[in-house]
Amino acid sequence: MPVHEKSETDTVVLREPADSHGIVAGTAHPLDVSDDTAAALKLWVVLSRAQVAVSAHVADDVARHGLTLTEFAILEALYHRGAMLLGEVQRRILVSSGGITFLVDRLVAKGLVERQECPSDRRARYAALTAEGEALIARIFPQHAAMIERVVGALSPEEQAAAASLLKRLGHGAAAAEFSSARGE
Amino acid sequence: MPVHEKSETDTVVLREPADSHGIVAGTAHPLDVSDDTAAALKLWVVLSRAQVAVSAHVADDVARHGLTLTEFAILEALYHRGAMLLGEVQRRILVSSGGITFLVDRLVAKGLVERQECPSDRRARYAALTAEGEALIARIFPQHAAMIERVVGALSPEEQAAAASLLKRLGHGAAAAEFSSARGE
DNA sequence: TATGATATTCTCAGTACTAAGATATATCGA
DNA sequence: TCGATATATCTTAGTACTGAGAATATCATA
Repeated sequence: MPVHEKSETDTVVLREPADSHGIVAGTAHPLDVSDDTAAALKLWVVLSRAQVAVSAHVADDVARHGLTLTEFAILEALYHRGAMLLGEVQRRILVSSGGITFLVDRLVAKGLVERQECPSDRRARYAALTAEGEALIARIFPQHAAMIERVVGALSPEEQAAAASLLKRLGHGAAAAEFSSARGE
Repeated sequence: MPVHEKSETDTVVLREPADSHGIVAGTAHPLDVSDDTAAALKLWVVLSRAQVAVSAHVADDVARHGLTLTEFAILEALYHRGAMLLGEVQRRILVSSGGITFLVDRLVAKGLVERQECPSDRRARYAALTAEGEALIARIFPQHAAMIERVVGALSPEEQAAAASLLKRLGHGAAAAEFSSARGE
């Protein structure tokens, strides 16, 4: 692929197909931004749509076992890594501190997880799978993985690896970026 | 990059760095799946993390103007495409039918959007920007686009385009895939 | 014109969180 | 030792939705 010659002043007008309903109020304000800005906006849109489309399948799959996406994420993390402090689980699955308390409470009520004291820090608690929780995740994980493989199958494994590599850098970059609200923009 | 020679029976064991807390319950069940399955799982994880990281910035940005992410998405769609039927907006921003009613109600209450009758179908309503809504979105869109460009800046514009292309196919494939719960798996 | 199937929006109850603050514990410097 | 600050979890109130179903209108076909 030839290297794309950039120009700071290039602009592009993105248009979408006309309203098939026949009653078009008109494309009021066509997107009139630089190529680079258009690429960034496009990436944000397709990133969100892809995530929603895939997560709909994952949520549907785990719901068949009476679990939400985040509950399953906790069980999977504990299964593959062993017992973890609540704060570690929280950072790993990206929920608020109140959220992790609520979620672990729910998993405890279901008999899948238990809290354990931390000997070196009395503020902290471990979350650990119960025998029942471990049996459940061991039973459903293989078909769960197969489902994800099927759902992302529009890309070849090599393309999946390439996409993952780009997304990893994208995610790390975004996580490290300063928030607009902290920059007085 | 050389082409990766695949083998159906290859397996990989993914390990993460040991618990820095010093109290490791042990990596209970290392991920022991085929290369292809590992690639799919990895893609799902980094896709979710990247989406969360970017959307945190976008939500933070629009919150400074008193808007949620979905409210902003509606305003932006109406600004760039003109008035749309509620169902069109719903499909575009991917919320439930109850959600779009609720969201448009809220935007109407804020004075940014108004409902208009559809002359050819008396069941349907248009959502259209008010003058105030149009002024707001025209004012904040440029800096919003600049923020997104900054947040996804870990990838070059060419990489952004490559990622967008892969994600578009991924999203379409996932949206077209049959749900597990409909397949009796 | 009936009739059934479909489409569009809306209502309402419920769910899965988030945000801010409270409590208890730990750490560190003076 | 004491105070200040930081950390880990939990509590509570609120928010942004989803999902199921109702009400209404349209369309296709006999």
